[in-house]
Order: sequence, then C-alpha cells, then structure tokens
Amino acid sequence: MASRFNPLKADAAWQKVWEENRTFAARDDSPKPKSYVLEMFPYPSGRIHMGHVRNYTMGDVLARYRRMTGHEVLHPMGWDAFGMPAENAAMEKGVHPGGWTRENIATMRAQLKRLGFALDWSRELATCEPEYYGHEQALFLDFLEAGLVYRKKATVNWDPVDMTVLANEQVIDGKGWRSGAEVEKRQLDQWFLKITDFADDLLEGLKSLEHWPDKVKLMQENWIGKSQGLQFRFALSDGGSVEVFTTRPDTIFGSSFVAIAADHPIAKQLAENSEEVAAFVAKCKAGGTSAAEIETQEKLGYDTGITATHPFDTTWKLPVYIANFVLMDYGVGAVFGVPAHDQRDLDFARKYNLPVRRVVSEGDKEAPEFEGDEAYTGPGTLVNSHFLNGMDVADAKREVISRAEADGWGQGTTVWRLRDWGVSRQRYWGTPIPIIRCDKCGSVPVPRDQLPVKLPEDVSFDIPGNPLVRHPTWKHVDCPSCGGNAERETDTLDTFADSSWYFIRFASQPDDKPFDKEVAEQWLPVGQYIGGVEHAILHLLYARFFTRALQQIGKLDVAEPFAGLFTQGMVTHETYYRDRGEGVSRLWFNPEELNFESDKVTAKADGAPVTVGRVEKMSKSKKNTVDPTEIVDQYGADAVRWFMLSDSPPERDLEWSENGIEGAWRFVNRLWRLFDGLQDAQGEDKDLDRKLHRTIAGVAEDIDALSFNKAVAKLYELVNAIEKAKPSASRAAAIRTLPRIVAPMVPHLAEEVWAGMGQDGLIADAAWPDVDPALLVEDEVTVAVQVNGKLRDTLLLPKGAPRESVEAAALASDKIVRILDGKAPKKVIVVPDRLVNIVA
RNA sequence: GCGGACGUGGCGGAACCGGUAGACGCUGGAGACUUAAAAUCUUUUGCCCGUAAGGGCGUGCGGGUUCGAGUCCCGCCGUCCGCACCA
Repeated sequence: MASRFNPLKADAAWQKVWEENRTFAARDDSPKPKSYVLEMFPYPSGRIHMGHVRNYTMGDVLARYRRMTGHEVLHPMGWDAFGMPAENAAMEKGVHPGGWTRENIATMRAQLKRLGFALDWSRELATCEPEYYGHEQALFLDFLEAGLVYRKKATVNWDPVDMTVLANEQVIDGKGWRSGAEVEKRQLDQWFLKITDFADDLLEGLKSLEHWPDKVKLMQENWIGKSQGLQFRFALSDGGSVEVFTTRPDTIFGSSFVAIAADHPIAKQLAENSEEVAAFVAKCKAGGTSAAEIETQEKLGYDTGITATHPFDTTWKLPVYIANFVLMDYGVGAVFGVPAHDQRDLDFARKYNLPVRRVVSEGDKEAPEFEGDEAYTGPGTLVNSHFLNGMDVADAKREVISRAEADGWGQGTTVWRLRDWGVSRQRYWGTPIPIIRCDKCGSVPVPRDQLPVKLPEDVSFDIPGNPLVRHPTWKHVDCPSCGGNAERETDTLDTFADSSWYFIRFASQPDDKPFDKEVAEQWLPVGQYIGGVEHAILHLLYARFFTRALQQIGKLDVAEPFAGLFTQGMVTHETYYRDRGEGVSRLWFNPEELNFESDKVTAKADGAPVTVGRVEKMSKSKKNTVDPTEIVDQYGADAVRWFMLSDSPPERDLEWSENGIEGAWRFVNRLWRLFDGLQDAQGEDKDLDRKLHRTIAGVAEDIDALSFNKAVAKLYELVNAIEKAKPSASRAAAIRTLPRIVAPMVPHLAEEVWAGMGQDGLIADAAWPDVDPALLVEDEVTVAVQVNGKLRDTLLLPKGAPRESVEAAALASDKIVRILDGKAPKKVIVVPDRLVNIVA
C-alpha cells in the first residue's frame, strides 16, 4: 500500500466495481427482510448542492448499514423533473424545457455517482418521461372513476402579461413575480382531487406515525385544521335567512351581531342594488392578504340594516354587518359575533359601539358588563345565559347543539381548514391531464389504450402563455364518445402529483401499469424517508392522500406511505456583503473574491473592507454556495461524506467550513495510515477489546437512530485508542475489524483496505461485525465520591461491589477523611457502580 | 395573535431513567521533526485565585423539589421555526 490514500483513484475504481457487479440492485424476490430507504428525490435544477450531498449521505449510511445487517435494501434515485424552472429557462434562454431538464439530469446523475452512493440506478426514473407520467394519467383516470376527481370553477391569480396562473407565493404585493404586472383574480374551470374526503383519516393516521417528528405531525394537524361546532340559521328581517358556523355555540347568549363575508351571496346581492354596498365590498377586497397587512388591518364593517332573529328569543334582533374579517372560504362565510369571548369580535364591537356581554365567568367576574379590550377565551361557567347558566363550556356546547338539532334550526358539524387539492396548472411542462372536452359530451376521459397523452415536443416559448393552447394540432382530437370535434384539456397536473406516488413506482415498475400491487406491497411502506422540513406539509400530505386513495380503490393495501420520517437540517455558510445604501439591495461576495486577514475581510478587487454577515442557508443569490464537485475532486468522496456526518446533529444545520473538511480529510488519512501500518503481534489488550466492541455496538445504535454525529465521535475515540495502544493481537484484530465499522460512511477507503487485507468479496457485501456481549461489561468502574453533592474524589472499584464495601472505601479515602475532619457523616447515599454521596 | 422547538467553553456539539458537565471535532498556545515549509507527532486549551498542592465559580436569568438538577416543576428573558382575521 502507498502511505497516502489516493481518493481519486480509489473512488473511481470502486464505483466502477459496484456498477459492474450491480452491487446495489434490489431484488424483489430476495428471502432477506426488506428495507426501503429513501431520500426525497431532487429537482434537476442544474447541479447538485451541498444540501443534496448531506441528505443523500445520511440515507446512504443507513442503506449500507442495513445491507450489512442482513437486509435486502431498496435505495433508489430519480428526478422530480417537471416544473416551472424549466419553463423559465425556456423563456430566458430559448432552450426547450425537456432538453434543459435532461441535460441537468445527466450532470447531476454524474455528480451523485461521483459520491459513491449505494443506489439502485436500474430503478431510476424521471417524472417528465411518458414512461412515468403516462401511468400517472392512468391513476388520474382511476381516481376519476372512483369519484375522487371533480371539476369546478375556482379563483386563480392570473398574470395578464405572462398569461398564466400564479401560485400565491408568486404574487408579491399584488404583482406577478416575473412580469411585475398587476395580478387579476380570474374564475377558471379547474380539476380538483377530493383530499377532504380523507381529512379525518389523514388526521387520525398521524397518530400511527410513531417514527415521525412531532413537529411535522403537528404542522399537518394544524394544516388539516379540524373544528367542531354548530352550523345554524338566523331568520332575517328581509324574509331570508343566513347560515353561520361557530365553535362556541355555548356563547350564543353573548352575541351582539351577525357578520358576513364581502363575497357572501347576500352581500353580493345587496351590492347589486346599492352602490354604497358595492363600494364597501370593493374596499374589502382591495385589502392585502400578506401576514403583515392582515395583522395591522383595521376591522371594517357595513351595517346592512337587515336584522337577524336570535334563535332562542324571537324578540332579540341582531344587526347584520358585512365585515372584512370574515372569510368566504372558511366554514359558511358568516359568523355571529360574541365580543366578550372573541378578540376579533371585540375589536369590531368596540369600533361600532355594539353591546359586549359576558356569558362565561372569568374567575369571580360574572357581571354582564364586560370591560377592557381583551376578550376572555378561557374556561369558566356560563352566566347571563338563561338555561345554560351554571354549566361549564363543554356541557353548554352540547346543550345548545342538541336543542338546535331538536328544534331543527341547526346541527353539530365539523369544519376543516383543509381544502380540496386544485391540480390544474396552465403550463406546458407537466403531466397532461388525460381529458378531452367535447361540446356535446362534456369532459370525456382519454381511453386508456390511448395513454400516455404525450406532450408535444415542437413548442416555443417566445410568446407568453401556455404553448399547449396555441399548438396548431395537439389539442384537436375527435371526441372518444361521440366522434365529433373536441379539444384536449390543455392544463397539466400540479407537480406535487408527480411526487405523490414516485416511491411506489420505485418499488415496482412494470410497463403496462403504474405498479404491481403485490411487488409494491413487499417494499412499502418506506422504512426511512429523509428530506427537508420544507416538505413537512404539502408533499407529505399529498403523498399520504394518494396512498390512502389508492387503498380505497383497492390498488394498494398500504395506509401510510412513510413509516419513518427524518427531516434533516440545511447546509449553511457564512455570508459576505456590502451595504449600498437605503433601498438598494446588498452587494454579496463569494469567498473566492475576498482576502481574509486576521482582523478584517477585504475584497480582492478594490482592497476595501467587506462585512461578514450571518451564517445562512447556501444560496446563489447570497453567493455563499460551495460546489460539491470541486470539493470532491480535491478531497475525495469519503472525506466529504465524513464531514457531512460530523459535528452537527443531522436535524440541525451544518455550517460548511474549510477547517471542517480539512479535519475530515485528516481523519481519512489517519485511518489509512492505521491500516497501512498493520502489524500482527502477540498478547491481549483487554481495554482495547472492550473499546472495540463497545464501539461496534454504539455505532450500530447511533446509525439506527440516525445520530451520525455521535457515531462519528465514537469512531474518533476508537481510532485514538488504537493509535495509542501498544502492538498486540487485540490491536491487530481491532484494525482488521475497523474497516467494516467505517464502511457505511467511507465506503471507498473501506473497500480499498478490505481488498488490501486480502479479504474475499466486497466490503459492501460484508456483514456488520458481531459484538461479544461479554466485552460490553466492564469489570472495574470509576465511582464518584461526593460530599454534599460536590465531587471530591473518584475510586476505581470492581464492578458490582457491595454497598457496604463501596461506602467503606469512600469513607477511607484520604481526601474524604480530610474533608470530614473527624466528624461522622449524617447520611451516606450509595448508587452502585456510580457514586457515593456523603451528607456531612 | 396562535402553536412549537431550542438556549451548555472561543466555535460545532456530547452527557442513557435525576448521579463524575464539557466526550469527540474545530480553533488557539507550547514543543518535536525539518536548512525551511507542508504534512505528521507530543502536549495544552471552561472561567477565577494560586509557583504548586489545592480551592472557588460555572449549562440564558430568578425561584423551587431533591442527598444530588444541564436534565424535573414554577416564573421571566432571548433566539429560531410553522400557521395566521379559521369564527
């Protein structure tokens, strides 16, 4: 062996061996227990970034470790290849989205291979290929047949310049993010998936996900937003009625007004006959929707002059307002206001001088007069509420609901925050929705033998809008039902649909259908899913919905797609900038443009100082990215992998640093020298034996828990111990065992050493070393001796020594004798094998 | 506003069920090897007093429980994240 590890040679050599042997191909028919390890597949944006490297390294360590512990591992990789950036590139650079995407995939695939991940590349897929999206179209038709898809008019953000629909995030201050044009609200026919049918299942299912972070479960729970309450009717003075929804029916005797949304049908009708109302409605709609604006927005109301009759007292009339704080798309778009016990209602009531009546006691406050500007929403006893008086809030809710149901003016209902999933996108680069629209027959599904509906390749992006709409021939087809002239649906599916079932396709990919039920069920659910927390809600919720929908229609008997979820932290880096004055964006610097002196940082270009900014997520705009490929070429894949696992706990952010990668590189070389200097010797080194076995067990535990930073620390300790140990048979054995313990993390070096030691086969196929349980037990322990809880001495005693002898040894210690100074201790607490605490 | 997470040396972090705080890495100091540098090795590195032996103080702040608290309880302060006029 050469004395210095040559990563460039070793990386390439072993990557070739793995590829030629198809080492990491997962066998469906394997008798071994199956383990599915998956990292969220990347969007092919151009080049991989450090965040990808960290994500895939974590998954890779787990996948390789599982292989070593006797599992048949499925660890696939693919491309979330549809989406807007490709169309943006097409518009900016005049390239074709498909060409741009496929080139990026080729680049990124090569970059990933360069890192030596144990991936089953034979299952690679890209969602932009008909071989994938054609099956997605079939699933869409399955859902359609099952009644899980419907079409309705919905409001969208329309950019009149780009002639396209914008997501909410793409609307900035009411203007399109690209065009800068004033965004219009448009009503368009859109396809929806009935995710709300599964709202309760998706909520209840969270309870079964023991290996998901609580944080993510909570975020999903809030997103689904279950509210139980009463929906009921007020009779109106104009002869009509209005439905309202409340979660606080108990406070019904505290109501002082009814408020409806500006786009409530009643408000719309009033607006038609009154310019004043129309003006007010317009004013409400003009308000911004951003968080900051909502926070500061004043409550506005318009008294319609109509009154509502209280359901429990026909002589009690409540004014009906149109109010800007009532949302049409939650509940029924109308509420009854109880100012004393709801902050918004209180703000509104104080502004318009409406009565504020206490109906829930607050401590000893029971009087109907409610003081102050802070609503009371806590628990209490019902007061000033006729037959409800004396009940607690929960009982009062039940009582009101049961009376409303008995009298027929309302009923207990559940309202969800979750809305149906609008999947129509007026874009080219997505899965075409397999529907044909016929004037006579309406929406007709594309016959299955005509799938996939392929995207036309001959499109241009020199004019704004969806090229599918203006393509000369693509959309013109005969109606499959009546044979007359018809048009294809030109909308494509939301790309979240593509990522909602890719993990199933990885498990099973027949040509003639989306997946084979039995084969997919062998692998699913995914045992460990790893990705960024930014997907905590949408992607994970949609994937859970798809899986349940497939279960409902009998295609796949799996309820939850991801048994284990781990959300890893970002890779961050220091930033460098110069302020350019008020209202002008900062000028950011790449570290390569700078000189780092001991006390300041200056720009190479002009020698003037530059401010060192916060440590932030690597991003192109802040110029704090580090290209993984350059680093891999410099240090080799193993050093980069090792650094990605070191120091920071995986769920937290990892700060990229030159010193960090240097440290990792040093360690790789220390390992190499250790193996290189292997000498057989005689003699036993019991301490080292124990250290080795404790490390094998500890690292296994840490990898299972994804605590890679702890595994790394344990390996450092072991290597330190081996380096310091004198030659012995134990030391030689430790060095021979070490490659297998580090193999999941630094696989290239491990293979190189394994071969160098003359071992048969690949270390990738080797078994995780056995642990000798006898060596996990110490025969001597260090016992702490405390006086009044303060450490005064330590004693080396045989493990399992009886209390009396431990206590005697502690009291006999010179230091303790001196501290006690002849006085008898009041009490002595002995924790076997741990400590003695003397209370003096 | 609602919900949640987290505060440990110069830095990233470890510390199992309440039992020796600071493992491991980085940085810094001192030294060895070398003509020199790099690499490598040895040693040291929480703070304060002390030549030393030794002692005191230390896990955001203030209390509490306990023989014993980074860990449990109560109250503050700070940072970060998610949702947001959700009735």
